[in-house]
Amino acid sequence: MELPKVGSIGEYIRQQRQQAKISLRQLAAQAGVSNPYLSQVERGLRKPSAEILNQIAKGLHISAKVLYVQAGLIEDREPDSDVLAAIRADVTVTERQRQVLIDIYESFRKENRAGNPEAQPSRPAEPPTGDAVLTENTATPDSKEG
Amino acid sequence: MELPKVGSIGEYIRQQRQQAKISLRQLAAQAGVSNPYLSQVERGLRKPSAEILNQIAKGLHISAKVLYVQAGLIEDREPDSDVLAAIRADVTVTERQRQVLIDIYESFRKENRAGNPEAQPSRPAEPPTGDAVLTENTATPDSKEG
DNA sequence: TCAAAGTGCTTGCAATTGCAAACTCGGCGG
DNA sequence: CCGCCGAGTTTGCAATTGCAAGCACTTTGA
Repeated sequence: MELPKVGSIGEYIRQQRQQAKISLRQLAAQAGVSNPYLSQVERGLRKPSAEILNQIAKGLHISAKVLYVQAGLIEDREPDSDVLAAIRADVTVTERQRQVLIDIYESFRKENRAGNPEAQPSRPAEPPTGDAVLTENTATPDSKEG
Repeated sequence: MELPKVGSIGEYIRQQRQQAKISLRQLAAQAGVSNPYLSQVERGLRKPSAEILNQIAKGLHISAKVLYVQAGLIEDREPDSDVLAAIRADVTVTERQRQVLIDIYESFRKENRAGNPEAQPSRPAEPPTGDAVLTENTATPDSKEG
């Protein structure tokens, strides 16, 4: 999925609507907002609140967060700092388990920094795959949310 | 961190401010919003936009997302998906290391799910410990969110 | 004690948001 | 041709948001 520059929330909404092949009035009805207002939002004449974005997202059947990112309300998370933050925020594991995970993660990273970065214990095909997966995640805003 | 019920964004902001031991005017200055307005927000007389929440979060040195969650703008993501997604996306560890982390993480969670709800929050050594800490998690409102 | 400083709140106002009524345009069928 | 319908836009308005000036009360320091 292509992500246009943050700030063009109206363009993005129109783009998504057109991809979904529905009219402005249909989306407005599905989103529960007035169609004139939606028209204005799409053309950048009005700046919708987060709640309206939420409604529009529902009408488009997409995640509201995508629209928040587009509107600049939240940031697209950096994948690499996510592991530590995610572990720390995870409440389905215990504090000690979190620490264990963090320790292991950190030692892995230290290992990789000290050792050959090229030394991949796994199959030679792995690194490219890893990269590809990263690209995938980059393209999926949802997976970035923390 | 205690999370009061979603909807009481004003209470939450006041709570965070008081925990930080700063006056309403100080926070307002740090956040770049007017202090009367902040006062009204705290008392629930006004409903701040996402941008104002962003500014307030900066003033409080907390994540804006926390405030969005409190304000009901976004949902609290399942922590488990964050950790898994983060690990998968992490390029600073090898594929094998990623799998190890995921396996450990999953076994921890399985442990915690299957564990006794009985309170035994003590020794940090073995799976029984995990059970004990599950009780801890149960007592944490965070685990109920999302 | 008193004055100054700090704290949080009240009030009025300009700008913005979201809506409803109405409008214009294009396509289609009688 | 005309009328109808669906599409998107224009316009005016009420409600809301965020601010600045000012107020009332409390705390602090001489």
